[in-house]
Amino acid sequence: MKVLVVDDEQTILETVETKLRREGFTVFTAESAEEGMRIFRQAKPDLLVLDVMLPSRSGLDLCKAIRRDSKVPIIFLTARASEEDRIAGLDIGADDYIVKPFNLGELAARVKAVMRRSGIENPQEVIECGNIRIDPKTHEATIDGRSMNLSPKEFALMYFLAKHQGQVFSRDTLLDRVWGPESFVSARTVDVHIRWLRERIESSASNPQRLVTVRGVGYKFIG
Amino acid sequence: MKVLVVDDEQTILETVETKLRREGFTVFTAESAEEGMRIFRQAKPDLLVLDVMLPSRSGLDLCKAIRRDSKVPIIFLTARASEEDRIAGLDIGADDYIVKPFNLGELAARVKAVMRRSGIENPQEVIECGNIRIDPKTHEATIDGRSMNLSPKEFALMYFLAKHQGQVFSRDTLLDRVWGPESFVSARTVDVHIRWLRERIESSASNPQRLVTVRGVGYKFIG
DNA sequence: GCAAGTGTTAACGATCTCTTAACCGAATCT
DNA sequence: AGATTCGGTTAAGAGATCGTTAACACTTGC
Repeated sequence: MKVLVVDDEQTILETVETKLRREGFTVFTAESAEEGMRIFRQAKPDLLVLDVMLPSRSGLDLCKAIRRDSKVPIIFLTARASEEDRIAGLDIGADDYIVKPFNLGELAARVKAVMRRSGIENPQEVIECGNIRIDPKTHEATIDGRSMNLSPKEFALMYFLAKHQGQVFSRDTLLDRVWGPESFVSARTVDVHIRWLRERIESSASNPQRLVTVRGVGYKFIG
Repeated sequence: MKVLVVDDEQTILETVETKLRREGFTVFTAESAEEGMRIFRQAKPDLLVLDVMLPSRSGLDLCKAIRRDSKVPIIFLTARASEEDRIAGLDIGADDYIVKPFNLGELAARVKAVMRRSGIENPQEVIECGNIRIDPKTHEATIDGRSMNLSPKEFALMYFLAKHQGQVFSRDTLLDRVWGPESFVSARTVDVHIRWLRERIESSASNPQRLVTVRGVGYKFIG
């Protein structure tokens, strides 16, 4: 889930970024409206956090510009608690409003709340391939109807591979997409998790049929 | 799903009515507290949208009067963002709060959110799963026919989990949807309430069968 | 005002999970 | 064949998460 934060104060930018990353979001930052617009187009974030007061072009302008193309949810930050700001923001189509200085936990909570309201939650599809079934809603992975009892990482990895069955992923790619772009983890860690997954879904450990190694490249799951 | 909107400004009344109708609600409108009370009794709406400032009798008074008879969810509209209003409203038993002028989409979203939180999607539905029965009308939860003697929060949490049985919810989501979006409570608070619920419905405390922990994610109830 | 009940938080320990490093064998390259 | 790279496996320690309890503030009803 990608969030773009636009604010001209570096310290705010950094603390917000850290907090949101810690909450599991992929965070992009920009220090001006122009930069924000550019990154918005490139990164296609799922939610925006905009400072109302920006040096050249105001956050409200940026909001207007973005609203022409997109219905992405927007949360405003403002130093003043003035009514005009609030009014202008909500009129333009902001989804929420936070007055600086704000509590970081509150910001994170609002980001999540807005996402939930806007119905952007992860599409939570059930994945079935052969005798394996993975339901992210109940967070249950079963093989032949029996629970696989996966740990969080195992579940995430299994879900990702099953969702893109057949496709090969390098260890680095898996780290990026399953562990998250923030994680600084040795690539060999993936091997260990693959091993644990094989223990659950492969009948013959020495000859994997479904979690297949592609030597020199990575791993893939065959449904 | 019926919504009653009470506001003395006709323009607001009309735009809100149009929007909510478009969203699939059956809308009733009133321009004064007295009229609102009358229509409330007749139409029995599932949710109220009340302006705080009304000519003769204030929206807060109307809210109080209605609260004596009913637990219908109420969303307040106010021109001022003052804290006192907010506090007064939430004290009386409002479910949410919107500052005028507001974004119509936001209003619709909040109406839906409040309905979801209040569990009104299927108004006052009795939930039964296995030997557990939860009746929100009488506010009674029984297991094997014996009352579980739940506190208010315990009841709300139990009801929510039972209503969405099988589905996993993070602590944050539970806080948002059971405690409400305005509450800033430590996530670990959920643990304690889960523990208390387990005391009532689990035979073996060390090995929960129904209120299951999904490590790294949250909790779910298995019916 | 007092007592009982309720909700929240902090702390600690127990448990589970993740990561790393090391070693070994298998595959690949020269 | 020998060297080298790559992947499999294991175990141990670090780290995160969860369960549980107790203390406290707060509310409610008597």
